[in-house]
Amino acid sequence: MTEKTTRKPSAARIQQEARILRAAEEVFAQKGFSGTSMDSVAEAAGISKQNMIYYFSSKENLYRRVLQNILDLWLEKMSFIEDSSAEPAEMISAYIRGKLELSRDYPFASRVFAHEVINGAPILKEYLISHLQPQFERDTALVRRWIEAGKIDPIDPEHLFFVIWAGTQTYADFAPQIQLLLNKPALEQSDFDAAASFLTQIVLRGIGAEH
Amino acid sequence: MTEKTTRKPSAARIQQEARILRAAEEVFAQKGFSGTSMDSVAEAAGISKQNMIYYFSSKENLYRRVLQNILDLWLEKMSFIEDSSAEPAEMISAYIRGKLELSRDYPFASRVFAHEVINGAPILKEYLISHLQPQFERDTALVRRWIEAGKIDPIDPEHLFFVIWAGTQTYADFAPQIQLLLNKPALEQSDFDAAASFLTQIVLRGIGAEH
DNA sequence: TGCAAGTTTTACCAGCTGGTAAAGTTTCTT
DNA sequence: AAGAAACTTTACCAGCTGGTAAAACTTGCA
Repeated sequence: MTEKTTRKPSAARIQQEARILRAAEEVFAQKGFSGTSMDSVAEAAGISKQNMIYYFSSKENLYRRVLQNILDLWLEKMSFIEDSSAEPAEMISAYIRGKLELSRDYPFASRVFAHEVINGAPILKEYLISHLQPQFERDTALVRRWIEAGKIDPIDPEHLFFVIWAGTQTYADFAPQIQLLLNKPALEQSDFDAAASFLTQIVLRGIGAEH
Repeated sequence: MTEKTTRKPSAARIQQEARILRAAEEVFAQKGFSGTSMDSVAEAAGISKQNMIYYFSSKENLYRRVLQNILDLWLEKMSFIEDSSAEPAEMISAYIRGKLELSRDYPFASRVFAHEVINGAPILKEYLISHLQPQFERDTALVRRWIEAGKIDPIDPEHLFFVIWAGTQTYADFAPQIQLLLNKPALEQSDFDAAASFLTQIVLRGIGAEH
């Protein structure tokens, strides 16, 4: 039974698509959706615009794929649950460290996401509802169990996550401002380490999770 | 001695300019600089594009003015110093409350600023260096004095501000995501109150500033 | 080898972009 | 009332936008 609609994509095609997606992520991160032209993405990928359109038939199509890659990556790496037997302190510090590593290693992805959400998440909305929301509810439920078990103080689980997200994402999204105020041409590993230890300390002490 | 270059701007002109600036702020917040067309701003302001160009001769011009208004407002309201005799706990909680009020009352301004910084602050850079940086250095210096006086634990003053900024700004910039996860059509006063008390508690306990 | 599928290039376009030029209209001042 | 200054409208445009159509080239495989 040979398939007609869906052929196996060749290795070359996969490689070319990945190349385009990487370029698109960078340009979208810097200019947002409306500010990004197909031409500029193609140039960044080193191919002609028309050839790129062969791989991604429309701009919105391309943008969707970029967003989906980002969210897949994040949700995969940011599962709070997994080892739910671990103690709050180590789980939270691992979570913070993990999110900061994402900001460090995928700053473009973070900015594309930021652009999208600031603009009201017109395209991401469905995906957020179907994928992020359930995970968020599992994670906040776990935090509530911690509270009931007396492992941490009675705090608002939702806002706990909002602050952790904001405090980690800022090192990707607002990097230009932070660099400027730290008088550095770029954020270094030591800055991420300082951010991680500061944030972890603040949060753990703030919710009474130390010791 | 009558002036030729600078005439007194009429009340009508000031009003019209303000009207345009308000509209521009909203559109820039939603679409970013490149994604915003002069036409769409004019439409939002209820006048013709050509007439708007009479008041703001170019798009960049208009954008600069919007940014400047925002920064002026923020720096004016966000001086950490002023009453430097106050105790750390009350100063920090007032600061957090003030910044959250800005997020609540001027969400568009916050988003325009976010767009600009994410894009590398190409236009804001000079202004940040000349206005934000000095204030930042005064504020971090004050925090260092608190540490030396034993009023708070020895923490990293820079990262303290980064976290406070991120944790307050997120309620403007990422409002769509937060609304979605809270299952609310819009953020209410109670949400800002919850955010304020959570953030304040976390930060004050985190740096040992309570009591 | 042949030839079909996959890929790249060339040519093109309608619509929107920021901006100019200038004519027309209203408002202010004397 | 009249003239000037301030304001608004009409007409226009060159360049860029996302996207289409199709010709030309390359590759994998019978």
